[in-house]
Amino acid sequence: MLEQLKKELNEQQFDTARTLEGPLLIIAGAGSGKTRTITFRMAYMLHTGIHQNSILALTFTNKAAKEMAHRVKAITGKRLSNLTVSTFHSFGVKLLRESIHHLGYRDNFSIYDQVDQLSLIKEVAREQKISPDAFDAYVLANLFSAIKTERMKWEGENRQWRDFYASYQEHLMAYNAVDFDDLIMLPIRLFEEHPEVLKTYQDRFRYIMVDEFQDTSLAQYRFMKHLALGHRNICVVGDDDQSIYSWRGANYQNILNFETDFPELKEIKLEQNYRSTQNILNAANFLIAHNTNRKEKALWTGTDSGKAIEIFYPRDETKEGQFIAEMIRSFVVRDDLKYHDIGVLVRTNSLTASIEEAFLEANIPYKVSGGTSFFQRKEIKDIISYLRVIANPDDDVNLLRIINTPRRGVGLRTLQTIRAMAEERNFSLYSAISALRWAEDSPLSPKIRSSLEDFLTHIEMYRERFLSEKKMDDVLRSMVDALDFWGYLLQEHQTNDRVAKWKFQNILRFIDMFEKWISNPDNPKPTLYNYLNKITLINSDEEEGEEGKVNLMTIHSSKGLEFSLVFLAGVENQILPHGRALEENPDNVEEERRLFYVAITRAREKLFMTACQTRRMMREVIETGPSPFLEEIPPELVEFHREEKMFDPDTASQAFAKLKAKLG
DNA sequence: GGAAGCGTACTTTTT
DNA sequence: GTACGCTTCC
Repeated sequence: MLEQLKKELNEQQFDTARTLEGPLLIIAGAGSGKTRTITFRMAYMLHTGIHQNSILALTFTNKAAKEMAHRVKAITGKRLSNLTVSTFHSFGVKLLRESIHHLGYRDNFSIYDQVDQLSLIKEVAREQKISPDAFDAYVLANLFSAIKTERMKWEGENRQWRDFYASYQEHLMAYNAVDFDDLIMLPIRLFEEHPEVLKTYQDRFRYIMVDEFQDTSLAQYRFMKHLALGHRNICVVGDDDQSIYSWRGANYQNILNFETDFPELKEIKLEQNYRSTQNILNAANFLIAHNTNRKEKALWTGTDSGKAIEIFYPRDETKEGQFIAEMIRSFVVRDDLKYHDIGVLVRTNSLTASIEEAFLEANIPYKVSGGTSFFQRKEIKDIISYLRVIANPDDDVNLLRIINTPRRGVGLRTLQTIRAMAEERNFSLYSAISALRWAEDSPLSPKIRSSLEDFLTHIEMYRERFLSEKKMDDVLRSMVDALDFWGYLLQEHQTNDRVAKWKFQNILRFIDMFEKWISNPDNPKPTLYNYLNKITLINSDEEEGEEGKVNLMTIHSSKGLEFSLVFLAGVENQILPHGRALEENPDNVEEERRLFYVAITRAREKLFMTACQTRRMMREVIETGPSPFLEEIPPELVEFHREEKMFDPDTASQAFAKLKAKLG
């Protein structure tokens, strides 16, 4: 095995892969074969007889976790179903599923995503009689997150929300629910309050690896450190130039913390880039050199200079999409490039729309990652809410979602009655409804009572069935049938039954995915709870067999990936750097520059950038200029294609139309 | 009292 | 395009 490693890896990589004991800090530049190296390292661990059970690899995104697990399996040729490669959050769920009872929750807890969290905040406000105009749920959610993860303290203006936060937290507990931050913070609490529990996990995970270390938050670092202090076999891999999640609490100062906490560490730098041509690498290097706060690195490559980076200035986002589609067509036809080797990157999710349109028009197969996921679609979320209430009846947020979906005559008034009852007796809504069912002098009309009765019977019956029957997908099918979801969708979309059809198709697809998950032999415990936990943390529905498609995604989700040909669209002022980010704090310009850096370094051979002259955003057409970052790239590396057609008839007539519209 | 229909605002990036 | 709040309709 060592010979194989030596052959496959360069000296620093080899050193990394065979150093298994003690703390290890790997500073790895973009494209330096970081993932490859640590997958080989894992394979080597297994080879030396370390049990897969003892290895824990933590990544940042589900995509990266999946990719890494896949590669280790490919190298070793083993199934490795007990190897833990997961995101921090999924790992948190795993721990909590085993040990949350120490903290006073029950193990059928619900996980609230951002939408659920916002509903909860609104619900709490309603209860506390705070007017909806007096607060911004979105801002509060961010504040609560910062408080919970200890990025912020209660001080100044914030203090007025302190009680609100306490109430939010009590509600979560009462509903037996946790939010995303709890998935990190509760395990920490568990470790700190129950050293004996910590000990069992330290004994189990004797070799820990953290990828994309620069993106860990202080909380995640604490989480990881607790586990690592037992044996100190911890390897972290990071690149401060690729830190792009500070808005979420990521703190590359963690690299310094690591040096203090594990002073005996060994540090290895991977500086040879195997990915990009010299031209692309130079552009990236010149760009990132404008950042002041960074570890000096000199990325170099053995390959030749390659083709120039080309920049185009399409008139608007429609033209931009068409341009990219045309270029892709010609690369595929002329150079026999595969669709899946092409990446189209954008700063924000909303920029994908116009590009998608062009792809559809040009018949280019593509997949979008990021954005609203399949599981966030309304019709899917509704079904999931049923499953959640079945799994955890105290989950008020999900109960509220489905109590009148499909419509069963429960409106605002009825809900108020139920809420009052629940509050008075300190019940969950579900218990309150159960109680009202038998109440002698019910304040509810017989009609409503009977429909609530049906609802409860429905939930109870399906809970029985989900717990006892093996073929849970059939149970789900029968449930969707019993609810007459199809009838409901038809009724909701009377004017447009194609929408109803489409939504119902999605539900059927969801059931198929559920079935696939249940029958997957790699999945030792296919319970309803496990399924619900899993899908909450996943934001893509990517299946296998997605080969042969162009990858359209945000820069954030492109991290860790690479493509022969990359298009970076919307390289415009206010988009990259993003106006909102700078508004928040002008210092964010460095992180925006890192984003640009990440985008550039995804490309292996050829990079195109486009900057529109005007762009339709929300409702209006905005004049956008090219991104100021473009001036930081030495012009000799770039071919600019300025638009010379000042009197292009299309442009002129459009400008005229715009003027006319403006004048009314 | 509940449902349907209409108008208005979208919040950067992800777990 | 869609989610939410407000008004009007049944």
